[in-house]
Amino acid sequence: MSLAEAVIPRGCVERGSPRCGVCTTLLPALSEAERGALDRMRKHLTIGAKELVFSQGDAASRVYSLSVGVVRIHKLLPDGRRQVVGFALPADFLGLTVQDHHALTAEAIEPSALCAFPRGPFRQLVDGNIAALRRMNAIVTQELAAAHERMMMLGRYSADEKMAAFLLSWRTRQGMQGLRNVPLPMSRRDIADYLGLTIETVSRTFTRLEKSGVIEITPGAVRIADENRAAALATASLVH
Amino acid sequence: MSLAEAVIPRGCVERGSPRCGVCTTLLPALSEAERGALDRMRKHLTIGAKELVFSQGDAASRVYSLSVGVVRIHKLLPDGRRQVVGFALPADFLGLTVQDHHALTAEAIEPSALCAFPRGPFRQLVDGNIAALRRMNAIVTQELAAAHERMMMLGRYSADEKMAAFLLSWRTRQGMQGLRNVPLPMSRRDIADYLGLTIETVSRTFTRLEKSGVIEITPGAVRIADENRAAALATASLVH
DNA sequence: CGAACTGTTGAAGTTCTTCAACCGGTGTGG
DNA sequence: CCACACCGGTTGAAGAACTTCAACAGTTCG
Repeated sequence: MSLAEAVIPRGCVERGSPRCGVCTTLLPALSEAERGALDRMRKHLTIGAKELVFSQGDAASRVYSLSVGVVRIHKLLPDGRRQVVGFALPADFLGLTVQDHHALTAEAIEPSALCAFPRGPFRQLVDGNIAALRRMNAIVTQELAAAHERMMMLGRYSADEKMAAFLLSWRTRQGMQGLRNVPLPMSRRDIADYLGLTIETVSRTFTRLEKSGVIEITPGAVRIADENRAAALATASLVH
Repeated sequence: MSLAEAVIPRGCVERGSPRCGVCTTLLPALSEAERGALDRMRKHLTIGAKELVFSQGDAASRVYSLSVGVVRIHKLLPDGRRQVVGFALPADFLGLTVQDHHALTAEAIEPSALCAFPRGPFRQLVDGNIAALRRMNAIVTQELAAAHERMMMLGRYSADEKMAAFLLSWRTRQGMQGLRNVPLPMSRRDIADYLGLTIETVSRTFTRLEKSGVIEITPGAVRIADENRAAALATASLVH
């Protein structure tokens, strides 16, 4: 199945992929005229694994909406240390910022498809539509709450807890709550940089969790063998 | 000087404290009628150090705007582990959430003064005013970018780097960029829980930095003795 | 004055990292 | 075609950074 065939020819705004962020989030808020405007400014993009959407320091000239694939969002330090800030999934926005330059790098970890909107007109359209603005507000506010959760994870969780919390939250984010098998398209390095660990610690923790019967490791995925113990490790999810 | 005298009698909305978040952020966007409405729904609060504004799990019935003082925002785990998510300063909003319960606890570090707005009417007012909504959007988006910076700090910085970055960013946030003396109203525990360290490590790192001539420790404050070395430690600030 | 609290310091311990080797899969060029 | 390099992942051993446990000093406060 070709990626282009699956998604690109269909207009995201008119009839398109139901998972594009603009469709699910913004379209219901827009008038016919606005949809048309959005449609005309939209460009479809397909990129392969390891290709960049935008890079830390780039002029933030476009806003993106992921329709297919998984995109890693990360920050880099001059000495090469990396912090993965998140993994974008279909329906997520990328490149939203008030700065005129990106503070983050976005790189596809799978072949992906995106809609790209020129920043100025996009902002203008959203800024002019109060319903769209409210939706964007809710999205960013929720992302901020998730970021707070991540701070707890990075600052106070042990390696075991980080890994368990990552697995469960990643599964949830993909809408696979009940399912045992959790596909992991990202590399060990990506997971390590997401959790503030090294690849070796990620690998060791995986095998330790496997030996203790919590998970089963398969190439490209992990099976949650013991839901209860996995959930118990991911402490924070139990709080509220 | 009494706190009440300094702030409370003056209407925040009408002529009030220039540092209240509602004033600096929202008022310019509002009509006379809206200012009046905001004024009528507003309640002034003064609280002492260690008093709570709201608590993790509380119904999110109000939105706050800090006018005086410093408020610690943190998350708690059932076993007592804590992650400080940030320190609110005058002009900051507190309690903004899309959830109906707070996921964070807000506790005053100093005697503080706040404006409290009932959540429903406040949301309604902001949601109905496109200029206000745009401002809120920009604020939350910027906070999200700061959260990303914090993730890097928590996940990839050493203790030295964390401390240096904290000192410099805290100074900047207070608008004291040039000044050598950085007041630290928060406890060592607060700093530790902000940086994902223990109080002992915070203390040891402070004394190590002092012995190496980077800072001078005074009760309730730290003097930046060597700007260059302090900045060099706070690596990430140099990136972009 | 003593209790409680905050902050500092020392010594020992743990967790995670670093360095290094190795394994299997993939791709490439002689 | 096969040798070889390369890449992602795993594992072991040694080391470092940070934590834990413990003691103590200085303040504040009843």
